[in-house]
Amino acid sequence: MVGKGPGFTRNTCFGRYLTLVLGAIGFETFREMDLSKPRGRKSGAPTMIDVAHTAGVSIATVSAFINGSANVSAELMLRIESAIREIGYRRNAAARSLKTGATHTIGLTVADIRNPFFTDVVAIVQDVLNRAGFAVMLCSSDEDTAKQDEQIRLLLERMVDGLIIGPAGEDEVTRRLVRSTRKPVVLIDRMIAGLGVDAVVLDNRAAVLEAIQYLLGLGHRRIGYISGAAGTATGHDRLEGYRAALANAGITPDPGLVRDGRFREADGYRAAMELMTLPERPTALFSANNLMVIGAMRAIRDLGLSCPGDVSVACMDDFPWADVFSPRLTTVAQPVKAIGEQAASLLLNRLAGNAPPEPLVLTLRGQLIIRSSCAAPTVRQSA
Amino acid sequence: MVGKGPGFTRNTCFGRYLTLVLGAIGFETFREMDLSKPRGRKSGAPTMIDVAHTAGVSIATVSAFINGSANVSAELMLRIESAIREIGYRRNAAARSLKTGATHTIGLTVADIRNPFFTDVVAIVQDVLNRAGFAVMLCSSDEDTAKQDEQIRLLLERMVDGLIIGPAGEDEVTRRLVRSTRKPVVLIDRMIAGLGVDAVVLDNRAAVLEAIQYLLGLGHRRIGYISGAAGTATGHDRLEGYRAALANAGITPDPGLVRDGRFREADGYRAAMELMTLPERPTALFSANNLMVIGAMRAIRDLGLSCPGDVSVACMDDFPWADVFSPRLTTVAQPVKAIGEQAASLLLNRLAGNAPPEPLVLTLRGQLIIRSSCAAPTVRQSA
DNA sequence: AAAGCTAATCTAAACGTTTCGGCGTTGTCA
DNA sequence: TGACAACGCCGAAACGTTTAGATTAGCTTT
Repeated sequence: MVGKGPGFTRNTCFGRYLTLVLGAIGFETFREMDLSKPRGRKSGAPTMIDVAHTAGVSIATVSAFINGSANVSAELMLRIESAIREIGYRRNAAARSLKTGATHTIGLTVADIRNPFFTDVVAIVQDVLNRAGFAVMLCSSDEDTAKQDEQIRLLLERMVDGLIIGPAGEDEVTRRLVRSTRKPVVLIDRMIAGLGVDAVVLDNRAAVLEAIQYLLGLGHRRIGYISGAAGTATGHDRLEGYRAALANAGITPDPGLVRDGRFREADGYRAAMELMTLPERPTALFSANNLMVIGAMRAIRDLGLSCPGDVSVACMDDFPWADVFSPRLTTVAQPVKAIGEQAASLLLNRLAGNAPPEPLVLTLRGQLIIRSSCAAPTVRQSA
Repeated sequence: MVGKGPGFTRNTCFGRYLTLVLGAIGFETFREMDLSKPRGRKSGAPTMIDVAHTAGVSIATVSAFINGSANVSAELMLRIESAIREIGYRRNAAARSLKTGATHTIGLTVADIRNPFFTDVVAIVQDVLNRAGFAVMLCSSDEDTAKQDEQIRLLLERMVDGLIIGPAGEDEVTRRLVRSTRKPVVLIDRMIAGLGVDAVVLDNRAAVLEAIQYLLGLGHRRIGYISGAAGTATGHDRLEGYRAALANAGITPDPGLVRDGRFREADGYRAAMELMTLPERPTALFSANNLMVIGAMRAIRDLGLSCPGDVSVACMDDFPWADVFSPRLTTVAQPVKAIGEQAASLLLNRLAGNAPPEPLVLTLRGQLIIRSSCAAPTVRQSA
């Protein structure tokens, strides 16, 4: 007899069966069980029952084989495997989830899927999670809190095992939704206080502070700020960084130099338009994210202004093309890879149960990347 | 008596119940049923059974109310609704799917989630599908066919009701996977022949042909071409367009001017590097997608060349920032909105059963957007 | 007043898995 | 040689819904 021992390392991931090559095995016993069950119950997909019938074993054995949860003899493994192949069986995840209570699916909502920052994070989260055997359900709330809440509801109803949320914002519904679920939740990018869940965020205040200090160092005194959605921690913290930098330099912040761009390109355009048509316009512009800076650049172009000649520009969030087109934008890069990986493993750890009871909040540092979109302010002739 | 009539339009979407205000209704009958079932079966979430007990009705009635599938009296509606609210019930989608055979979830795989083109399509597909009550499971195959196949398997096992695939490529596994499922499938961006499924694609040949003609019109004769993955229909058709344009102009294509950039930035960089260091270098470069053009621009910059001064550049796929940074790229824009909407409704139609038996293939037109990254070739002094 | 209809509610049988307990067979050890 | 454990396999009971069919009760119709 061959290989009766326990030396079979089998991938627990269903779909890749060990292909046993055991030499001659009696195929005469194959298929001699009653196949009376007509295989046409509901015109549906083949089930484990069909596999069991075809292979002439019990359902329990098929299940044991597929999950590697118990020892199955080499002969039966072979029979079951070819039965599966023959009838094209695929496991029904709904039934499995119903029984086990786990879906091996995690929900992911981000504020805006079109934002390269989120796209990068999504790609990484998806990769890590896929590798761990989880599927990802993605939703983009398009910076709309109501939509976001609806999506969280949708995901929770779909019985996701966990949730990663890059919130558009927070309202009472969001908070209740998150608090009422027992599923692990990880917040990314934007903190929501008092939820008692894990989070991985940027030190937004420090990031913007450093960027504004750089601008101040170049000699700018009137720095326009295009802020992010006011209702978010991220928007708030970044604005704080801006104010703190000015305060450190002994400059009283001019409230007129701050406009809300709601993290979106169109609103960023509007904000920049307003700022750059001020009687005494700013010599530099800082955008609290990458989408708004596109709007800002468009506004600058539409006004016939040049960057950095007429106005210096910098922003939060780097993008792949920032250093190949001009002006080569000065940005604060977020550690997207780390954010995605940390968020995924935080969740995976909670799921595995090896995480401390108290919530973990990871605060990462941004990195100022100086390119050529900022210069010393030019002296204005008038006013 | 109030409102006994059938005038109640109820949203079939679970989660938003009609809040009935019917005046005084006897609450004395409320909760008088036996609540002996201890509500602690498995420490799990509350079930329909719990709701039924709390409201003092049968499970069938709860189900009827939630799904709006049968008439339920106003009084019971009220009782059930507050029971749901009270115990925080949320429907178990796994059980529901097991019974109905539908998950109201669709799977979406794209070749590269970091590509703004796919991002846009994803955003739109997701929006349309969410609106129709479907969740979206997203996977990015990162231009890796094996990964893509694994993901399709994952999605199919998760019992998605349908699949939208933006293929990284095609191999035998892909074809077998798609052919073996009975779920509706819609292909986007890249066609796979002989699958008999719906698809929405661009007229890639025509799109590139037009762009190359534009370049030829400017006087270019040596046009470098950075091609997409050779194994894809899209890559093939675009290259065809390039060749056809040259042929039409009576130019024999120089095979040395075509390099594979595999639709990725890094490979695009390499391809452009090779092309621009040729003894007799091209006066224009066309990139078969948007990611590779970033690599190409980086190569041009690294070589100390200028665009469009030393070399004209154009590419497939537009992006939001293409007209605010310089050089303002000349691109062929794809109708992303239409692609996403058509793909989603094709799928929705199949699911609803009102689609013709034969597969539908929608071919959309691209639009050449002329900006400032192309100019007439400058005469080279040497050779 | 009997019969028939409709509306409202309930009972119970699936759906396709997982998993616990049980039961022969072998093999081991005293 | 008998007791006992280990192994390999199976039967059957969940998991939480949906839904067809049964059962009322209240009306209308003849």
